[in-house]
Amino acid sequence: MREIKLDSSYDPKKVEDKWYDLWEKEGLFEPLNDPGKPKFSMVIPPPNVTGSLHIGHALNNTIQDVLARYKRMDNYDVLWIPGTDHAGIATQNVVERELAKEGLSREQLGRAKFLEKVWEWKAQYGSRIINQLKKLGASCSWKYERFTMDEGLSKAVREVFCRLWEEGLIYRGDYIINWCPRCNTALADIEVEFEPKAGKLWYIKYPLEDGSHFIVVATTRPETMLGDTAVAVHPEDERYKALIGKRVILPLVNRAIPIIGDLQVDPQFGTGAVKVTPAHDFNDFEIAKRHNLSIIKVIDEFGKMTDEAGPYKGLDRFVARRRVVEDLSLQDLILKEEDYQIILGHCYRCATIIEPLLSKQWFLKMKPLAQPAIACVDYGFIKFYPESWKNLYFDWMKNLRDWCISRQIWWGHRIPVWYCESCGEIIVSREDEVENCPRCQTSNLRPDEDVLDTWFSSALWPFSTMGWPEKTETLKRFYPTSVLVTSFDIIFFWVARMIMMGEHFMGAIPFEKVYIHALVRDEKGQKMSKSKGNVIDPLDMIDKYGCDALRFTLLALAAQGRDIKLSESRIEGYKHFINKIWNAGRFILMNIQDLKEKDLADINFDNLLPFSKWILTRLDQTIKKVREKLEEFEFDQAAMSAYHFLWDDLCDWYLEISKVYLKRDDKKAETMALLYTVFSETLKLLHPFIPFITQELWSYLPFKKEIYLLREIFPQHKGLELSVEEKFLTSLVMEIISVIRNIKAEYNLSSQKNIPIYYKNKRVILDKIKTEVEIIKFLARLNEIVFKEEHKRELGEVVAILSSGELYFNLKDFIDFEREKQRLIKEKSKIVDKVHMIERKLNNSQFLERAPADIVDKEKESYKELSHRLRRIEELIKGLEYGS
RNA sequence: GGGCGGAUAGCUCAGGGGGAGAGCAUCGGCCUUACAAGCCGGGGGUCAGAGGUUCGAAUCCUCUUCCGCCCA
Repeated sequence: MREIKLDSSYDPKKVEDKWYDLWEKEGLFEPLNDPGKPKFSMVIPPPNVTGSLHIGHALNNTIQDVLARYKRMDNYDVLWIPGTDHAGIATQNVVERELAKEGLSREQLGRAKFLEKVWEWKAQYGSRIINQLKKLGASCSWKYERFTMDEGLSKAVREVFCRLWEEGLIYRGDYIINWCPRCNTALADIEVEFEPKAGKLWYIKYPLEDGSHFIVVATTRPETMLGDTAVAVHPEDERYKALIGKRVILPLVNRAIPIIGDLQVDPQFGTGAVKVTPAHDFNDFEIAKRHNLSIIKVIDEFGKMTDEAGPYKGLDRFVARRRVVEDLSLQDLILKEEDYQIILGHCYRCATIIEPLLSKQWFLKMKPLAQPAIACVDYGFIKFYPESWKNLYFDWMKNLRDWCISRQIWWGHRIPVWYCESCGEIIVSREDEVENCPRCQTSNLRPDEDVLDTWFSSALWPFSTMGWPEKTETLKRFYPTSVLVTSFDIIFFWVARMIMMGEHFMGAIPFEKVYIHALVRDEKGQKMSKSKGNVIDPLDMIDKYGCDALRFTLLALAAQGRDIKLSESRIEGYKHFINKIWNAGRFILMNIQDLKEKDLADINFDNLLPFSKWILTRLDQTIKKVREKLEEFEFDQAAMSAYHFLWDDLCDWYLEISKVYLKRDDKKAETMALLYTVFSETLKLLHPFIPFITQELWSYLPFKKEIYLLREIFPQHKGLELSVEEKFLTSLVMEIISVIRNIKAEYNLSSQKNIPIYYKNKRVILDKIKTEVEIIKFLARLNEIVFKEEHKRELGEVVAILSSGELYFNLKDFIDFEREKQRLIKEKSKIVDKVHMIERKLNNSQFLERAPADIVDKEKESYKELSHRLRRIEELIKGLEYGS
């Protein structure tokens, strides 16, 4: 006999770190590279190297971990590549803020010193998020861990840049781009976040050159007028048609600029005439290109006015705006000023108002890359889950502008370009350093100062992490990856770009499936943010409730296509579930101490006790459902179906029933074997969701072949079914128990075990269920229940009509006739409603004709049963009235 | 302005043509030797509104209202 001693409640703190260390040491998370097994691979969405784990990461990685563990147990060779991202702007900002505390700026330090500081920072904090992922139980293949600025990945970045250049897909040029005056860098279009703000619309009078009158333009940004090079109107606008070709004198600067006609002008906006500032507005830049206008830059990279702004030179752009308005007013050139809602672009990293700016930048042509990337989703080679996200993907892919990939920051992959100061040659090279100009041979070279957009390297992640451009075994075996798990807010930033780069450089999709999960919000549905103070820190939650409770909560709430509103009380609720598992395990372990290994082999489904068979079929159905739901990425349903099996079927019914079975000497061994089997299978089934508690309980199980649950085989669905008779028997017994509990509760007799109770039915049925009478007595808390073929109802007896047979409760010592009458009347009215509804259907000839036969039969069947029940209840009520 | 999603019990949400569900909360009763983080039982909903399709609509279609999000 084995002695088992477990605490009466589960303590995650004693368990989690211990097992994680062992798992990792044992190398359980590393791929086997066994060609005999099918492969399953994923790459982690790399978190910011200096970041810390937030609840979104927790959800994202819990989901990946469920998949990784499930697939490993299901005989797949699994590679889950972890890693971190250097997050150029974000990381640089953090380090700059730290330096500022010491009164230092990066310019003061210089580029080399500054980068040293960032690497120091990375060394200090880079392992934090990795350790936090381990706390979460993430079973990443740590030997494959990568960082976007690793040597290998940097090489991949350079290779990609050079090839794209050679293919003519990368170019450099003067274009208008989004500029963050605080980060001092260009941003890509999607790195700008738009938000409406209260502003003003100024109507400014521009005098015509001939002095005859004014043309009035409306603008929200008067300071940019200093850089105006035209006034534009719609060519068909009757108000202005005649003015096209004439010139106006730009106030304050006294420059003559043309009035042009352009279809892009909206005649409904303002006065229908707009100023054109090509250097500081995207639309105006397009207009200028069409009309060959000159371009005058009046705002510089720091948001200050340039030399071109004359007297306003050196002023901040917002100060200049006030000054310009004041000066125009003095000259009586402001016609009016209106309140107006402007939509302002903000830097997605620091929220500073973006300045559209003319600038020399590097761009990647998108159209040629986008086409194959659209096609592979269109043809279904890549599938989105939920599918509707592919529409968003298509929308974006079909309206792509070229991608501005250069950033004027220091932390990142340097653009591999040198400029020859002697002959002007542009040298793009895979080498670390270039000494001489290949054209003029001088060594007068100047390297490009810029770095690449962080997302440029992220786009290569699925293959750069596997060793590309080398032709590695990893690539050969594990590319393309099986699934990408991410959230919708980076479909543009990351998912789309990985598809483009994967198609272009690997000639193959980077992943077969994209599972887009929800965004985690707070309980009021707001995005969590530090400034709002509504963040739920996953590490606090793990500390408080245990990792498994947090994971299970996230999974249970992870319904597709919906945001998750998370509150701490939900986590607390699922902690109870974790504890329930613990106690189920405790009960089972305590009760199988005498189990012998050979009894396990003796289990034969056909010969088992009815409820043992029943629990095996329930388990079997649950296995089927969990597998199906995992394959469809419906984690909430997979988790909930396991939850209900464990709590409702196993704990509430079978464990209680087993207490009866275990008392039968001839059935004890069989029942112990059953408890063992059901519980060990349940642990396997639950392991991917809640790895720690399942592993801990597993460790106490005797006879196991594997110490580590992760090495076990994930349960297989066998298609077990009860016969019609067994189904009838088990559900009748359960119904009898429920009805007895119900009546007892209703008369406040729950603790009363000596109520005379009779069950009346046909002999054949009584014979069938009499073997289960001990179960009924134990679960309904009765000392005795009498089975009868005939029963003449006595005064003071309460009757319940079951789906088969009737139950009589002799309550004459407890009964309250009025109360019993009320109970029956209530029950009658419920049944009457149902009967009426079915009658309406069955009296409808259309229904009988057109509805499918099985539906009609079902309705007829329940009509029969319900009307029988109704007649009996009416009799009972009558009897009660007579009796009283 | 365009697009997507949502409105179901007090709260949070599943479901998705054929008897309105779960968890939490609430109420009543139980310390039944796995678990009071538990057990047993109860109450509670014109499935946002209007119209349509159908024998039958919470479910499909149209419109309306309100709420999110994305894009311009």
